[in-house]
Amino acid sequence: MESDSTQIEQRVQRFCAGLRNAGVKLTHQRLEILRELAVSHSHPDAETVHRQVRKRVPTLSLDTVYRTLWMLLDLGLITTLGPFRGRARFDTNVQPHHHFFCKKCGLARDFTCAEYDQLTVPIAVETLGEVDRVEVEVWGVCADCTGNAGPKPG
Amino acid sequence: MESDSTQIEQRVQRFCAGLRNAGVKLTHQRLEILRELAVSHSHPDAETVHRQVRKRVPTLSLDTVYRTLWMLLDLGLITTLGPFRGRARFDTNVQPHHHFFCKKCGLARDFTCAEYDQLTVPIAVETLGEVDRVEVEVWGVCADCTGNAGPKPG
DNA sequence: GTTCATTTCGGATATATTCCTATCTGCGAT
DNA sequence: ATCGCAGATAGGAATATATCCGAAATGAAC
Repeated sequence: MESDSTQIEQRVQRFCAGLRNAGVKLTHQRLEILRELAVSHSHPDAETVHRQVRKRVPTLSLDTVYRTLWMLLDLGLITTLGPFRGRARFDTNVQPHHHFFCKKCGLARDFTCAEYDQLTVPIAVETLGEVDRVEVEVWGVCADCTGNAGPKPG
Repeated sequence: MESDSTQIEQRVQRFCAGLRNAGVKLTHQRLEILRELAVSHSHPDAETVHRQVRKRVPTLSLDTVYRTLWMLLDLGLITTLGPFRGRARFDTNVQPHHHFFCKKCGLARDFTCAEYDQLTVPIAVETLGEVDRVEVEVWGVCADCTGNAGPKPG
């Protein structure tokens, strides 16, 4: 739909502004990496981003993908899923949202939920450090992995 | 405290029963790996488990640690944090609980919260697949990383 | 005691990430 | 428009991480 591509362009614009603001150069490679992330709904890892963007920019090196992704993360223009740097998966959506994960295939999907957005943090947790954000992870098995035989009876 | 070591022994007992039940042998190495996980509150990765257990079992091979951890995961005796197999971090706590992560150093801490345990899943998410469990991630910066100058005034 | 799953060990392999350096380029100054 | 340079890239090598393999030794369970 149109609103979708509009939203993507908005994200790209925000990216460009963020890069300029940080004083880093807006290169063709960076823009294409950004764009790939913005259109993807599957939280790709670095390898996947590289593979996809190469279709449009055949000379793109994997190194550039890694450098760009970590830089964007440092600038706060993207986030990662999970606490690990190794095999991280990236997310252009910096607004509050939550995730569904398939424990079999690793599929990740975003969703929003007003109730979840309003969760507060227990006192005990506040003593651990400064809290930034609260996110809900829903774990299960995706439709494809359950044997995708349509809506199951029982 | 006493309740702590009691709880650990309970977990170890549960492990032993689980192994027996699955028909696999209860070896010294497996027991020590289990025990290390049970006492740890930091969700170690395989490498860390190996390093720690080696202090007590110097001949322990890394290979055995990996085999054991994935086996325990398959048996449902432990869980992992995040959807990734590579560099996974492990958790002996299979009861409902939630996590605090430090986005700087990767520190992970468990906590429990009755309110979070009762969260239900939006309809839209149920269409994605079969839901297993809901977990809350609290992200922030831990006390050590904020500059650990004791409890901050403001 | 016997049996057989398991462990060790070294090395092979696969994957993931970062480093190195010659070359290239965005962009501010001219 | 074009120049110059700091910063960026490509490509491949180097490193780190994770996993697998096979042969021989070990030890848990009966």
